[in-house]
Amino acid sequence: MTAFDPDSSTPAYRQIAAILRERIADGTYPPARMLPSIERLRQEYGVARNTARKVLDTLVDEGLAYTEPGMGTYVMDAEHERG
Amino acid sequence: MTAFDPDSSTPAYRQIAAILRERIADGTYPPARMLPSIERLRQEYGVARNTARKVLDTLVDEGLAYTEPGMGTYVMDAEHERG
DNA sequence: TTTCATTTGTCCGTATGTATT
DNA sequence: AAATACATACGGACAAATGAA
Repeated sequence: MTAFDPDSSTPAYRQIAAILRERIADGTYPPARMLPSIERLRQEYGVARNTARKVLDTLVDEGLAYTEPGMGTYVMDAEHERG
Repeated sequence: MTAFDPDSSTPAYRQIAAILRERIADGTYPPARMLPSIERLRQEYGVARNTARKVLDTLVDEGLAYTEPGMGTYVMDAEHERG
């Protein structure tokens, strides 16, 4: 289990991304499940919008999630797999 | 030749990224050449630091460039090719 | 060693636009 | 129309890395 520590030398956005990555891997967030929104992450971890944003961007860049504008960011699934 | 138009519906960071992408492709910026710094892009296109930043991030994400912290962002070359 | 300038890294706050429900 | 959620962009601040003087 990974915990968030705002005083760690590891950047906040990487810590939070690691936590979500872990939950995707263990099935807490299964494929096609919507991940916490930017606003939700902001509230939960006390970070700025831009920081929460970067968390989701990171996961999308890694191919672990995809974004539907106006909808949310979801765990990657077979229907959205990218080549 | 692509020009930058701040009033275009195409986001500024994408327009500028397209310009740099073009210059990488045509050899204006050859492999291992340092790309314009964030500050340089800011001055040249009149955009905010974060916007200029996103331009370089985009090219790095695409594998067209790589960053050396404290040094600059360079055009991808054989020595830095990623698998 | 120290200092300085340059450049990237992270983070905050705010504003506005676009898309979907 | 309203609520939710992402997209873009501005501004500012401070830290860390590097290289040069």
